[in-house]
Amino acid sequence: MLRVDSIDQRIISCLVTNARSSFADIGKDVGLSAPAVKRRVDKLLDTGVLRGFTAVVDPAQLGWGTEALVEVHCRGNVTPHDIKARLEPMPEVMAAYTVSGAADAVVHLRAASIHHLETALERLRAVEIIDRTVSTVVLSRLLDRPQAP
Amino acid sequence: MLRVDSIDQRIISCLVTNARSSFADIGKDVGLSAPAVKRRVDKLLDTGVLRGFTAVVDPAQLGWGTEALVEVHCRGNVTPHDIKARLEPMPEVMAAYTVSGAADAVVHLRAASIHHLETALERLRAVEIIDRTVSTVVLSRLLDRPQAP
DNA sequence: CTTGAAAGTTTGTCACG
DNA sequence: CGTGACAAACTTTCAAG
Repeated sequence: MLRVDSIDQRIISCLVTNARSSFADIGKDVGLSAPAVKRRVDKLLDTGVLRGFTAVVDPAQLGWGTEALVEVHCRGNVTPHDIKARLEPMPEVMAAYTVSGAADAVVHLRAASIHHLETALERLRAVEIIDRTVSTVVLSRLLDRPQAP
Repeated sequence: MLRVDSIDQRIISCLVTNARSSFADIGKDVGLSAPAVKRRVDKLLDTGVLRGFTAVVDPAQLGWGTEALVEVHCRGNVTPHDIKARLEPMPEVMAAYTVSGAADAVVHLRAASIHHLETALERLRAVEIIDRTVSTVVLSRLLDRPQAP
């Protein structure tokens, strides 16, 4: 396994807060020079601890304001890989998890409208391996943290 | 309301893919000069369409590999604002939504271990306004898209 | 109102100690 | 890991469409 020391964690913290901050600025925060910060960031990207950098957009303002959490129950024995393969082509699928309990998976859907959500659910239910779904529509988003400290 | 044209959408798409790409590179993709791209990005940040830029980290490699989706049932009538205020101080709460159906909210928890998850759940259940919780532990993460196109 | 070009400044990046 | 040097990018200003 690889080592991520406290300086790396502080660098990650800086980049999570603002992915476009300069290496020099990060260096000021963590007490390192800009090249040293860059070397660490490059290594974190290489090792996969950092997967990349992304922009945070307001989904509502782009017209993707409707969300749902959907329990998926499959028929027979299906592998997580099967489920993943079926969900991959659907752009409305934001995230999917295999879970404990009765359901085989939980799918996080995001759509442009209730109508769009409905069609996405129909497409989801049309997948052969899926037996039935239990949908929970998100009414409001109370909290949405970028990620852990 | 504000207008986000197709060029803005392509700029956003570029920044979602890589938040650290240069304005010049984005400009090559969308057919604009670097200053023009910067002006648009600044406006998108101002208007709130773009909320900011963040690093995507692999939670497992930082030792936050245990997740759960928790249905929260409250006692009596509580406002979404109340729930939010109680969840805000908990670092394990990644996201929280008010939802349709029997539950008052769904909370996305992330912890360093099953034990950590257990203590986080205990703290969650200790909140006065919360009556009971129904936990679903995430076994594996099938899909995790940064966001919508 | 938005764009592109040019200016000066800042930042990224590499070699070396 | 830090320093210094060079290249690349950012940011402002200004004139044109």
